[in-house]
Amino acid sequence: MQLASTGSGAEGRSAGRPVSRQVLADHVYEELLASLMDGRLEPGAAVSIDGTARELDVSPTPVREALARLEHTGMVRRVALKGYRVAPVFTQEDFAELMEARLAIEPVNARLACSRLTPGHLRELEQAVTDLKDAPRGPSFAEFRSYLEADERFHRLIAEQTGNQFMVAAYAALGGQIQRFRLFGGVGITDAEHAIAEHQAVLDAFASGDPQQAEAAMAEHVRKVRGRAIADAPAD
Amino acid sequence: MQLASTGSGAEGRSAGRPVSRQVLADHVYEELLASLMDGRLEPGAAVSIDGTARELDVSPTPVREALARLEHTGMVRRVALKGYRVAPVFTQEDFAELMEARLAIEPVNARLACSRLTPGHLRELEQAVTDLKDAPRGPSFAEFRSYLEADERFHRLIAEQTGNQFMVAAYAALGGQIQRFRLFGGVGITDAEHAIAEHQAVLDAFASGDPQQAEAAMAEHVRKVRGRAIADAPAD
DNA sequence: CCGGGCCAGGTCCTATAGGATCTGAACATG
DNA sequence: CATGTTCAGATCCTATAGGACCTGGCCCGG
Repeated sequence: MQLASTGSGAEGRSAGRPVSRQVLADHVYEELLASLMDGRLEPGAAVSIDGTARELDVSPTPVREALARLEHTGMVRRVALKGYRVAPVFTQEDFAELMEARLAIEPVNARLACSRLTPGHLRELEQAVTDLKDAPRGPSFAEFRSYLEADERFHRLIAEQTGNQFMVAAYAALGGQIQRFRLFGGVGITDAEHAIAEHQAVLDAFASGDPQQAEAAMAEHVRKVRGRAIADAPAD
Repeated sequence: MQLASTGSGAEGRSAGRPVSRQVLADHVYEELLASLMDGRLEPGAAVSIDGTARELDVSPTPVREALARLEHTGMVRRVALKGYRVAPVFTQEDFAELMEARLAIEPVNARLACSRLTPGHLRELEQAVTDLKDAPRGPSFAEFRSYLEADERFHRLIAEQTGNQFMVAAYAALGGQIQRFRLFGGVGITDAEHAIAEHQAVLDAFASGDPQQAEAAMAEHVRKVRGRAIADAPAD
């Protein structure tokens, strides 16, 4: 059938051969991840191996491999001989634990990233904050999707800019969960004005080049997000 | 061939049916993990899917799934269309990054775990420190294997005792790397006396029930491990 | 009316087949 | 001698087949 579908190597440096060919399992992984991030797959829904394979027009083998990788991100859970399910909705307790973890990791990331900041990094962060301000904030998901994307990008960029592979891994272990909470926790869009101001404060600290200040600004941001979410008190 | 029939395990199972059947991919995963932890697979060595399948007398499909899960632990790396390799040896830079990450995560774990400590938890930690003291510390790997196991267990228990699933995940993202470093970094056994004393100090802080002190003791331990390793200056 | 057996469809899991690709060595050529 | 070519084996990757298990609907006897 459509064996070596090729089609992916548009990114090659020069013509000829793409340096790294796309494998089907990678494509399936990205497709599933996008579905999860976009909220197309609801919490608790079953993710059938065979069904996903039919839907993407591939065999179950690459789907199985992609799901095995996804399980480690915490966005899907697997029960032996029963299959995979999208992780269930956050409880308030889950949320408190997640914020505790973010508070341990993200301020450190901010300090490390700030201490080795480059002009290029700073521009990327500025772009993220600009996108955050410009993003539409309507009631439907499609409307604030770009807002959530810019928010996630800001935090991820800081993690990557630490240059520390382990801090990136630690943040990645949380990143998917953060996104999941943003989608289903019921908050995240009502506090846009406050959140934007706090992001701006973090950015200012970066611009000033003071790692301690960056760490403090990030800690304050995470604490305030937690505070606002608790105040909103999602009915659960 | 030997489908779900008998023959394969050779483990005389008691009777009836196990409530949760073992899936082959899980068995392969554990087998590979043990090989990696024990150092039977050297850094940089290729881990062939077909070869592993032949060796364990299973088909390549479960091996592929197990390796996909292992990749996320950082202990093996995958290159599309080229296969899996055991992660290479730590450089001094890798080590510095790992210690930075541990310094961000483990003291927080100690504080959280101490603040909700139970007598049962304390006993488990005491047992780990006791095992650490009693473990043989010979030159060959087989001799200090139990030492490394007790060391890893101590830190992992603290992560689990936080009761915070995300801190456990963050630590797990580092745990395999810590183990890898202990095996191949050239240090970890020469500083046993110091390390044991520091573990004892952490344990004492837990016994006193002071989370701040526990956090400080853990931070000091990690810093000193880093300091001793740098002093040893592995030739690299 | 209601509960238990039976069957069909779906799913998971493993094995196997075969195409596509990489690797390394033998070999030819300037 | 150095360099490029060819080829065989190993390996990766995907598709497919089939056994085992679970689920839900249907039928039948009490």
